Amino acid sequence: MEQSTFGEVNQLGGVFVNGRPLPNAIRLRIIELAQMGVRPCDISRQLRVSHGCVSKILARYNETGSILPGAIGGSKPRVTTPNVVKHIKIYKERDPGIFAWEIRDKLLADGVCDKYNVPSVSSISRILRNKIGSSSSPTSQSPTLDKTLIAPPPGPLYNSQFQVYPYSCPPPTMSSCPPSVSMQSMPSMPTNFHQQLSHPQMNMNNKPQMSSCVTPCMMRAWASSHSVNDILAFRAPGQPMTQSPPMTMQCDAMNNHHQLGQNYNTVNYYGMKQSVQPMYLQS
DNA sequence: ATCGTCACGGTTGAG
DNA sequence: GCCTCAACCGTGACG
Repeated sequence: MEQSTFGEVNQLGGVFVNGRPLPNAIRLRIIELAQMGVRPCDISRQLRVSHGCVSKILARYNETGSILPGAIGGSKPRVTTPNVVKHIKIYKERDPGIFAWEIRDKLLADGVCDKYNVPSVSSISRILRNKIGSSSSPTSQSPTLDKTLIAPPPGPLYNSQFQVYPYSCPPPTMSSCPPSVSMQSMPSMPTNFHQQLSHPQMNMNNKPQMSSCVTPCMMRAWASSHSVNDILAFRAPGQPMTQSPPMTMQCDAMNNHHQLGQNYNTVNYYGMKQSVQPMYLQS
């Protein structure tokens, strides 16, 4: 408990909290140093972060442009919302012999779902079996009619689970994003992000909608708007700044706001007193 | 000496 | 309020 609160010390003498991401300040510093041409092994020693971690963070940055850790915890957003179930039910009633993959196509065609949140064929089959099939009398279920349960796999469509939650995928169009999603609002990002991330679940009783600018992809591979350059300049244009705050202050702000409902929002990431500075500040 | 990878023990949060 | 589960984390070791 105490150990976890105050962190552990790794082989290099750096402090870390097992299971928790490094502070954004250190993550940012890793990227900075790498961009300055410092070798990963030197970054590892300088920041007292394991080289595996440095390697991982750099690799992620190269791949996604994001320095932020992925979304920890939680469940995948539900795709089988009441609205989707309702539509499946309608399709099934209209055509009792409809295949699950046909239902899937119709959900897409009718705009009930998009390619990111359309249920898989197996999910549709399960819905038909559990939620719709159970509502009718057991004897009324004719195996010959219920071809949804015996439909052959329609090829690539069966990959839908991976289409829904790819680790990396083409970035969503940001054109329709409200400015609140931009880095200019980084200090308040968690609120916005959690609203964005929970959007599908929060609208379960309404038409399921995935934000046009925050897709499931972004839940895994964070938006590229968290790039170093953006973070370095996340101050709103025109916002008066008497003196540019030190990088670490900006990052502390990000740390303190990074994830909602966590215990280190008033003290720093490790629950250390604010006087305790990250390693790299000492040298 | 360096770096990519992975098992491990841990945390987190939606359902 | 507790539990489960699947996501994530950084470390440390290996090759």
